[in-house]
Amino acid sequence: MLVEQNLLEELLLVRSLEDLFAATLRHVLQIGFDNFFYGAQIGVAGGVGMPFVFQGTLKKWCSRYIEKNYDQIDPLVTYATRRHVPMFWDDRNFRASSTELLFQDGLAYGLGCGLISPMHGANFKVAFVNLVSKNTECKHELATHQTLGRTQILACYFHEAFQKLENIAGAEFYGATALSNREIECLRWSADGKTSWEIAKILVLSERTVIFHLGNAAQKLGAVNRRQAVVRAIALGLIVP
Amino acid sequence: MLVEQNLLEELLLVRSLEDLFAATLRHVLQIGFDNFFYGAQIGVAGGVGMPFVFQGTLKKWCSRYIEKNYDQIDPLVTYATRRHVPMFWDDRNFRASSTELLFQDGLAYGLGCGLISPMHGANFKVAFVNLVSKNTECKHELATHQTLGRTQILACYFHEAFQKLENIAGAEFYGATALSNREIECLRWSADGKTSWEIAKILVLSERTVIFHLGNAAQKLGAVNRRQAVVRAIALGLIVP
DNA sequence: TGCGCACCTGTAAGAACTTACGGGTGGTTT
DNA sequence: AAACCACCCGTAAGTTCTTACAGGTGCGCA
Repeated sequence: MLVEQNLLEELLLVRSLEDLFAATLRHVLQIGFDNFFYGAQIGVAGGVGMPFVFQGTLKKWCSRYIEKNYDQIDPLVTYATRRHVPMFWDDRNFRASSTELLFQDGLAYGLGCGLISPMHGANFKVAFVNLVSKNTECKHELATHQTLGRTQILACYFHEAFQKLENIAGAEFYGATALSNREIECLRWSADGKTSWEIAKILVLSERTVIFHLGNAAQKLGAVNRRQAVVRAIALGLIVP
Repeated sequence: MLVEQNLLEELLLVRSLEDLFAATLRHVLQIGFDNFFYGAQIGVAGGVGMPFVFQGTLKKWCSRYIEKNYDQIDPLVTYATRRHVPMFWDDRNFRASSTELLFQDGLAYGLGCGLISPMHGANFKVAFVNLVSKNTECKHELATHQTLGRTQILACYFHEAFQKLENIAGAEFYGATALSNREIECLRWSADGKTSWEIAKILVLSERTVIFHLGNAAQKLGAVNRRQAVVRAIALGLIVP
């Protein structure tokens, strides 16, 4: 990195989640919010299997959020999946009858309004950093151009730092780290529509060996067949579509 | 959107690419750079087929960049694919012998140094907004915390606005818009590893009909088989892994 | 009314994939 | 030295997919 002094670089250097949250919280407080949360859903075939990640500086709310599966109805999650730009939110975003309770519940924990920054990435169905305030109305000074910029950049650094620490590359969930080079190589060509015979020619192997590798890969990924194995490898970021 | 006054919202309201580039350039100049470029590669199986998008405020450089296929060797493209945080760059990022010429070539067009903001999204292999300066050394006042934030937020809005205008959802490239509901529905289940017979049971159809729909989908997507069709549908964002 | 299209269904042969068994070398770790 | 693993290869039967042929209904639009 060629930037001389960037306060946020420190986020990429922390060695533990605790330090990361503590360091980020300092910035959040400076910006003018009270707490923040990070949510992430790794894309997996069928939409099930990979748990929704939800962590923040209010552990109790995180527990409750996960316990209640709020991610499935949270309008902020929906927003983050579709958009790339940050948004200030308050009770008006929870007008739908199905989400009113969610807001009331959050309010009891100190979530009155906030600023959400969506993040994206190849293997993320959705990710976001959500700065929250106890007040139910955003103070005017928060809703400035500069706040948006500072928050967005903070979100980027946090997202990257969190991934580094939690190796969220999706790895390990399906024993994915155990995939060998050959297996990934075969998956790549298979994703491109190549048959076992074709891959064998390309990699100068016997067709049997290709079938062997792809079979092992599917097993490691918990896939029922080659197609699902390829989809999961993509969802986990092991191969690039 | 609940933000009261956000100067960048205007970017989402422009009706043409010309207006978008003009409006964005005003911000870029304010920040302290001279020009900017937007690059995007939509993920497609095999990495071929979908052209690399490269547009900016220096048309001549864009033409040259595309003509020379610079995206395939550009270290900034590589950086953007892997990272989520912005980076200041200059000649030091082009030290490798294979990229020295690229830098020298760019310098002749006024690309001395810059600030690149990577962007990501489900169906994007990579995207970035690159602010450039004619100077070969970044002026000290540019490399500030505030510049980073302002640039990053600008990049977010530009990315979203560009997608809106160019409906980069990947649609249409493979005649994807022509995919019928049933075809997409079948693709979704197929991506989940389901066989034709299983999908038939799920959707209450005959197995033959499922095969028919998936065959049509593959043909429309230009895929050689079902596996590739599923991968392309994912890459184009037609289905979510 | 005719045309196009989404949607639905059938048969049959051959190609590709899956599963289940077997075998081997070479390198690293304990 | 033994254990483990990445990597390599084989046969055989059964399942699934692909291709190529065929046909039908119903809806919207010119």
